[in-house]
Amino acid sequence: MTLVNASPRRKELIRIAARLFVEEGFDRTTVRMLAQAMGIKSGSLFHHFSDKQAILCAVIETGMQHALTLARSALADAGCSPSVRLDALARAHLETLLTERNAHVVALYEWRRLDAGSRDHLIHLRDAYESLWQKVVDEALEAGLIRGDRLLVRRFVLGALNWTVRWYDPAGPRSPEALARELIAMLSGPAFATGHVGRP
Amino acid sequence: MTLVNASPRRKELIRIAARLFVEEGFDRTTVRMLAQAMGIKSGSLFHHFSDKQAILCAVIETGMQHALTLARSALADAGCSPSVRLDALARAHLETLLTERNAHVVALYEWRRLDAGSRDHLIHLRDAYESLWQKVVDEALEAGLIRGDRLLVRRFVLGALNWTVRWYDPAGPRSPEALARELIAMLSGPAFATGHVGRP
DNA sequence: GTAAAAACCAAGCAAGCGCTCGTGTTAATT
DNA sequence: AATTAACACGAGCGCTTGCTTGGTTTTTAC
Repeated sequence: MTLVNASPRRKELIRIAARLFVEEGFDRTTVRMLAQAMGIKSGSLFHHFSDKQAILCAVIETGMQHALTLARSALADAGCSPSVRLDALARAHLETLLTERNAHVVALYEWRRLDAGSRDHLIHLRDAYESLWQKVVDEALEAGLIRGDRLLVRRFVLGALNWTVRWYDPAGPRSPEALARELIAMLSGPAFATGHVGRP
Repeated sequence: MTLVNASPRRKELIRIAARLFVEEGFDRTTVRMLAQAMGIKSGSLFHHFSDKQAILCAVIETGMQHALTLARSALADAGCSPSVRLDALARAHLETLLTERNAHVVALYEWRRLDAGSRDHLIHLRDAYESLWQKVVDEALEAGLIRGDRLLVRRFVLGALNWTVRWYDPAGPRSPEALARELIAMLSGPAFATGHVGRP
């Protein structure tokens, strides 16, 4: 049900759909608009997706898989220092938020439009991602790097990071890496704070 | 254009609309659904609002006015200690997020569905609110209470707070006041952290 | 008590919606 | 060369949408 038909063509269609869903919102994006942007007629759309909801589900799944893959690989490369791991995870989060921006924005804003079935399926991916974060946050707490309630820290940090899609300008003066570093510096003791703020 | 016709009847209609917009989303909420929930027929709706968009605008404005009023009164009562002011503002933010939850959720998720005119109008309210925050954040930075880039601090903190609408359960063990205190404790030095976490 | 104003209703229009279906048209497999 | 599967098309069905209209009831103001 998940990765059936991951052809390049289908991936491209999902990318296009993600863009339109962001620009117009899911409900205002008609199957005719989707089809036109894909260079086909509306009827042909339903050879690739069973219905409109399935496109939404595919878009969101793309973003979540990307986030998971990136986070896992970042952690694998990060060694075992809690502060490095936390920094790496925040960087990975901002990176996927940026490179798969459309998919993540759709996940954020159109989650409620998913039917129950799709939601159940995607919720497992979200849980896996959040427990990845929880583990790293727990390590940082145990190391005395930050302080606070473990659940609360995770939620506040992920909230602050996710909110960046509403204001972050990739063309601005700040790289995603610097952004991640500054957020963690805010939470940590002065030991973590470096003067390094601008782009290299 | 703003506060014309702030009759109790109209206020009630706006409350009902806010609830439906949260439950179903703006686009999926039909004028017939709105009318039924209000106890009238769909045609009569357009004696109160010029069109569907105007209802959305009214809902969002309600929430923003509430937030502004609450924040201003909280600051007026807070004296001039930066830490008290920051705490008061965070508490006020969570309080309006809770008591006008529907309106704020709509503002969060359906902002993009506003037409250009409404958006221009509401953007001024948002700017006023954010500059209120910016001032208090600046005071806290100057007092050495927290550290980081002034714009970034404001955005991260407001992001973390706004994100609470996605997970906070008012029936849970944590009061909004405790939540605000814990967030600020995360950002501040140990001087600010108190052991006080649970409900009184 | 009456006139003006505000609120409401029943009916329906034009447009747009998601989706289906029967029929080509390729492109790969045998 | 024949078969099959994948992809695309055009037409359109059945339904819902936001909103209008002309006329009636209720409330308000003097």
